[in-house]
Amino acid sequence: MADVTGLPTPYAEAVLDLVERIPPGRVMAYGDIARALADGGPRQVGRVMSHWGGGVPWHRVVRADGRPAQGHERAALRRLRAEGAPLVPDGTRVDMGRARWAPDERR
DNA sequence: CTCTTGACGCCGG
DNA sequence: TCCGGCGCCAAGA
Repeated sequence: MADVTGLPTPYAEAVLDLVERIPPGRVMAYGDIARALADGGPRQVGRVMSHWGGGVPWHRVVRADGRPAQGHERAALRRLRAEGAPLVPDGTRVDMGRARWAPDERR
């Protein structure tokens, strides 16, 4: 059971729905998601993920510089590597140039 | 109502 | 790389 703090707002539903569409090995930054939805901002997306992100591929949502969500770097990098996401040589962050995904690519 | 927080982003030093 | 500052904006105290 995913613990729910209050009920997901329509905005949260939109964010989670989009995150579920991110293909394996690809990622989106918090700000990318806000722009794709044309609503809210990176901080709002981050809040949604912190409250209800447990049921979606949260590891595919990273910071603009390619570093995984604060507090989940380890688990995220392990999952990303496992699904073949392009990482920079040192393996500490995602290669945004190659991994960044956009809804209009539709995969 | 104000003040603080935060799974952020960008620029500068 | 680390650190600080500012912008952003909703939620909680």
